[in-house]
Amino acid sequence: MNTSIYDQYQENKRFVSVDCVIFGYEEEKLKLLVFQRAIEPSKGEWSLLGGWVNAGESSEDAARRVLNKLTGLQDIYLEQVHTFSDPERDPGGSVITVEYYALIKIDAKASNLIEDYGAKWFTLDELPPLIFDHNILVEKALEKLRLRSSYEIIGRKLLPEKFTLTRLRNLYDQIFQKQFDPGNFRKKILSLKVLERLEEKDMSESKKGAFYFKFKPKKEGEFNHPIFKRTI
Amino acid sequence: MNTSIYDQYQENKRFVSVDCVIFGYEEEKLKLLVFQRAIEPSKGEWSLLGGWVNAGESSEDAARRVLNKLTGLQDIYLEQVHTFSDPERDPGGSVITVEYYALIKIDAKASNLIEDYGAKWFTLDELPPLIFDHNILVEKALEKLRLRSSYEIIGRKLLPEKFTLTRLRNLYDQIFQKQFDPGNFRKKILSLKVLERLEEKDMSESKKGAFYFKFKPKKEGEFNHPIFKRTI
DNA sequence: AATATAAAAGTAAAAATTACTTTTAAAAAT
DNA sequence: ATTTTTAAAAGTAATTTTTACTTTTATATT
Repeated sequence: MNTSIYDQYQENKRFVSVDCVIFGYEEEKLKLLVFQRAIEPSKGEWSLLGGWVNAGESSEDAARRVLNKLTGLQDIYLEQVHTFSDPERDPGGSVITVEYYALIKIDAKASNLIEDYGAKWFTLDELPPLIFDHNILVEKALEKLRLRSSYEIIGRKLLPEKFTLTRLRNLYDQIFQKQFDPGNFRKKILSLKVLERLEEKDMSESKKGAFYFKFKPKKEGEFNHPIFKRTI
Repeated sequence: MNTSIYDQYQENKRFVSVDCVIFGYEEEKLKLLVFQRAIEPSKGEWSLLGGWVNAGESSEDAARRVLNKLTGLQDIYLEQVHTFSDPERDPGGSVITVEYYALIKIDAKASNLIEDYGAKWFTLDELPPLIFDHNILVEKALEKLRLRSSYEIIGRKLLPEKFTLTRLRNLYDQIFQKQFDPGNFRKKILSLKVLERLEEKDMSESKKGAFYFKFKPKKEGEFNHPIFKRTI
């Protein structure tokens, strides 16, 4: 146990957890990984992936630890979403939770691990009721993902190495729950110059075939171009 | 002390605090209120307004409590910014802090209370080094304030009841640290239809005089118009 | 060789942004 | 009483971006 000169305030100590909203993209659908909760209360009900923030650990460390244990993956894209601290939010006790969303590539290797945990991928419209305030957390994560997707071309962590523009557009359709115009989407994305066209084509979706693209390497410290435009 | 079925995880309990970045606007300058820290470590150094999150309290409750104690004000605009949890961030012990920014109207009444606390308003460019990671917290709060200001006309909580467009523009100049074009700013703001022009003019700044404006009442659940425009 | 398909390119109108110039209202100076 | 001065307010035109489309293209299939 680490000592602290704040120990006189001991009664202010709180349980602190992390909760992760895990997004994946598979079969043209944005999906969300949820779990059957392992401890009481609400044991067995659907829940986000959570865990305690251990002593000597930051909340982001904790999120990476639980995600790594689940998926075996090392370099997971994480973004902090919000902190929920209503003392009544968890009927089991007063727990502050720091929320993150994670973007992961759904692959067979990770899938095996995931199954061991009784986890399941759901599309947004199939998502079941979750414990506590977790459905609200999902909404918040979606908002944040949309904001992020509006500032840079998201997909590095959701799409395979090479992908077609149609597939990227479908991902955006899924994230924003709307249909982007194919021509305008293409024009916009290519104008940002963050993708590189490969010589190879994907012939599975059309007779003409669609060129594969990949992300150009992200330069150190460089943000992708904003796609939002400030108008003031 | 409230009981919890999580008590077996007692060793996971952490100190949780809030820190508030307090923005005010006075004499055509965006200012920031900082404090001389009252407890060790770093007692006497400049610091954000902070406090413990008490048992039975949410972090937002805690932020409102410390802000109310400081200013006497009740309805302070608060937005959660980020949670910092590096166990090394506070040399006095492992403390997770939930950061908020607050917008307050600088008035004489509040100023008296504020002085009792050894607090001082600084402009952005005069801001002294702060303890721990607090300068980083200020940067984060500014980013969030800029984002917010890009989505709605901020100022309800920073400007007096009636104000000129020149004054609003100056506030935006301060927030974004750039000079907005007077004509284009006026055109843009008025097109959003969130302001109402009063009959009265402010004659102190020009011979022609500038009309006062006030915010139209914010309809329940209604956001102000986005000023950012999504371009994808 | 013709057909079918989605990909890719192209187009033109509308809207928004930007960088300016001109006009205006009223106080102050002449 | 007229002119001057000032920032406010209105106006303008070029440019850029967005939007809603249409046309052309490359290639597998018929």
